Amino acid sequence: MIDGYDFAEVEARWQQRWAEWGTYEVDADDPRPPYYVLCMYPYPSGPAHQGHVRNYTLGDVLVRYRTMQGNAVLSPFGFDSFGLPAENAAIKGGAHPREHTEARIAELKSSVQRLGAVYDWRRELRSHDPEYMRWNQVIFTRLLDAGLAYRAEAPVNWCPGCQTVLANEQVLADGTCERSGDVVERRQLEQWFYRITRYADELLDALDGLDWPERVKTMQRNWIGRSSGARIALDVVDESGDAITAADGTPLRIEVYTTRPDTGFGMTYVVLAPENPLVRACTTPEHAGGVSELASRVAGESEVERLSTEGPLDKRGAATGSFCVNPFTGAPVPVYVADYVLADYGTGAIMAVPAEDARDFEFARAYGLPIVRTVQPPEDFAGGAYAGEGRKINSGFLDGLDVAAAKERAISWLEESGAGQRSVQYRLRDWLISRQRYWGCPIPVVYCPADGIVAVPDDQLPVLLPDDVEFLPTGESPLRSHAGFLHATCPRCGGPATRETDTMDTFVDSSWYFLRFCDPWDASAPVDDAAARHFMPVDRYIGGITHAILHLLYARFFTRALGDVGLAPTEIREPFAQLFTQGMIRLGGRAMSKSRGNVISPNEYFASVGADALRLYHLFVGPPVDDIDWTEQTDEIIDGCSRFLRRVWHVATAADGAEMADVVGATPEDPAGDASHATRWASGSAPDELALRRVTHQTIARVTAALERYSFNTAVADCMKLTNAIGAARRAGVAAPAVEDATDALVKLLAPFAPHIAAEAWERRRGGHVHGEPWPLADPTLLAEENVTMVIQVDGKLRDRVEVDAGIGEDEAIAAALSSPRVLELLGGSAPARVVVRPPRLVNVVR
RNA sequence: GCCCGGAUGGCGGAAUGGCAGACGCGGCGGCCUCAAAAGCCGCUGUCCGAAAGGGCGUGCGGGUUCGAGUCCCGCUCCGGGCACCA
Repeated sequence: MIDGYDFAEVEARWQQRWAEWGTYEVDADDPRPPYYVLCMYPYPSGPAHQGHVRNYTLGDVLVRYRTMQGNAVLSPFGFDSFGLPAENAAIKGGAHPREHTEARIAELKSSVQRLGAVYDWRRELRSHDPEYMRWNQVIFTRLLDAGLAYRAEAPVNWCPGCQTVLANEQVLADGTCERSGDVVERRQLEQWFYRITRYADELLDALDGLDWPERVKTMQRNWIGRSSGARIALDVVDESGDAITAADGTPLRIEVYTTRPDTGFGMTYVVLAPENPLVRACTTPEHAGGVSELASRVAGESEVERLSTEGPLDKRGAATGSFCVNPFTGAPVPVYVADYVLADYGTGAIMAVPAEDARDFEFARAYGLPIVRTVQPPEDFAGGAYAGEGRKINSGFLDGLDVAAAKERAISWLEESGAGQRSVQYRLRDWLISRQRYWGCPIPVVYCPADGIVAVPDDQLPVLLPDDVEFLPTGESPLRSHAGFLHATCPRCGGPATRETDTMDTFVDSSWYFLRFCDPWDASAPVDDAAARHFMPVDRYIGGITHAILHLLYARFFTRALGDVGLAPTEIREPFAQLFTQGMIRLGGRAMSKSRGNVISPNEYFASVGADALRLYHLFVGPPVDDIDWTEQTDEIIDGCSRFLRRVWHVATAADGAEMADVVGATPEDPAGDASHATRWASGSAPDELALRRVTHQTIARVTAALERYSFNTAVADCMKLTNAIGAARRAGVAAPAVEDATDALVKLLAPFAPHIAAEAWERRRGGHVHGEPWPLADPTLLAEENVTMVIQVDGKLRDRVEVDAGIGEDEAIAAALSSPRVLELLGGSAPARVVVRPPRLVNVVR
């Protein structure tokens, strides 16, 4: 309760009304133009913390603003409800993951509703709902049919803490698990993949057209990592130069990938990754010991150890005893095995050019291999590998060319001679989606001794999770030890079969929920084409930058893949037209999060100052892209927001000027308030009716522009200024119509930010629902000032100001400046050397 | 190492190349009160000055310009991303 405004009662009442009235329920046949605002659906970790409050406040501002602008705004909400923490809770013996999750959902939903954020709750989705699982599984089977899902053995990331494999995207740069922080191991395992690499080019190229933060686009570009160069097939020979043949009798060849085919003349050795299958055939008996020793050591190393640049290089490679013919020079060069070459990039083998590659240079020095420069370094070059521009040398037919031209010439030569061809490579790997965990969507296939991998037919979907499983972290899915789940019948032959017991990565769930929101009732398909065409793409997608690669890349892939397999409109390629990444909230220097245990609950603020004041704090404290720190000062700022709302309430509910004096700025000696102070809000001009109208319409224009560019902090600041101006105008006795119009505008402008108090104030003032009112339009004739303060500078320094007509001409402005006593004094009788005039803002007199 | 961001009062932050510090927090003073709280009114970058006024001032050093927080060049520090990807 603040001064007659019972925020607890008012907020509860309006939240109930918005729900009952279905104000923010929108259908595809709504005649208003559609607009889709979406906050990334949350993992249900319990009651909301301030990070949630910030996220949903930002989204809610846009939902309410666009609605007042006349759009039918689709504003759905859901829960990313599968995932590890729930299962870990079950292992600890607390509760079944489903119960645990549903209790957390109830808590989070309740705090989101208490915030006054409005959603079309009819569309609520939860990843673990059987219907959602069904469609997730249908999508899997269609991707399987299309070759976009496949099972393969590959070197994969294994997290010992989570007891499951992970996608590349879930391993941090330091080689640890993004979830548990454990050091991730490499294992060679057969797993399920989604073929995201098929879309590598499109995912990369389409980034250019997206209205997304540049840093997110850059991160995705780096992640996809396209490079272009050539593949070259090298003949393998023994030390006397005779061809070595493979097991099948054909000549043995090593294929290498290089981005620098122009440096071919400098290739002085070749390196195979230890896991490259050609290692065995290339290794001579004398060298078998060294090679296998290296291979076994590398196999036992974690990714972190392997990527480490510490330690002596001579322990990290081994000669195989065989040679390759350099196709450029015709000379044999030795073949090595070394751990600095990765098996799963390019061809798993490289041509080493120590003069132009730093890693090759170090390795060559450690092993005493020759170094032949093929690019002339600049004169001041310090030595070592030179990867820069320059003229080709020691390179036969390439000599004299620059690097780019030589690269093209070399590729042409390779293609003509049949030794190689142009090639493009990506850093992006296919998305490993299987997880050896319980609390996820089962992968809907069975393994039949007769028919092999068989997808579960649609009429047997969804494959649901049995509830009676033992939660033991064994490294295998708990489903494997559930006989009823494991044993199945082959849908094709009817014989006994075993069910796949791995579940899908939870990022699969979040890769298409935004499409499902368009019509979550559709019982015939995961995505309703017409509804998706109507609402997609998401106009404003709001979330944290932590998802810059993972979720946002997967969702872009999924949207394309679903279109291409006929499960969504093919023309919808990009799911999120505009992305806004909000800053995180830090407490004690670290991101506020449940897992770190440093969360501040909004509940105490709901009780002490109300949802509106807390929302206002989050909007006002700084630009929404920036991180903010929760500090000792925070409570004081929140109190300041609460005080501001109280002033708004007084201004909006006071009946008339005389009565206003009781609430704002009145003293016994000065019952109308001190009018002289009112000059603050309209520099120099008297607080008259016209001035108040000008301030009102300037505020409308400024707040509207600010909303369009996410400058919510300045929008709130402008509302505060308008509130101060209305108070001052009342004290100065400005006529009621201008004051009432200004107050009406203020209440409407505040409606997206502080929806409850705005709704209550509007209902009392005008009746009806402020959020159903059209957004106020600024009157252009009132935006221009009549009189402005013109700045007079001498030599660029501010020396005087004069009030002038806004339409003042150049000559008049100069005359006004030159008649200023301050200017005359500084000129000391001499004429100015020059006068720069920018009416009506400024005159600069140059001496 | 490479690529992005950023640096403005005591604090959070404002400023299409044109009055630096909007708005708010904190602080100081005043009104109201027996008093306090709340509220309201004002002041609040810094130095010199009684004042008028002036000097200095947006991380550092240069430059462009009549004029630079803003543009350019070179640094420092902080934050983030990438980094045996051939």
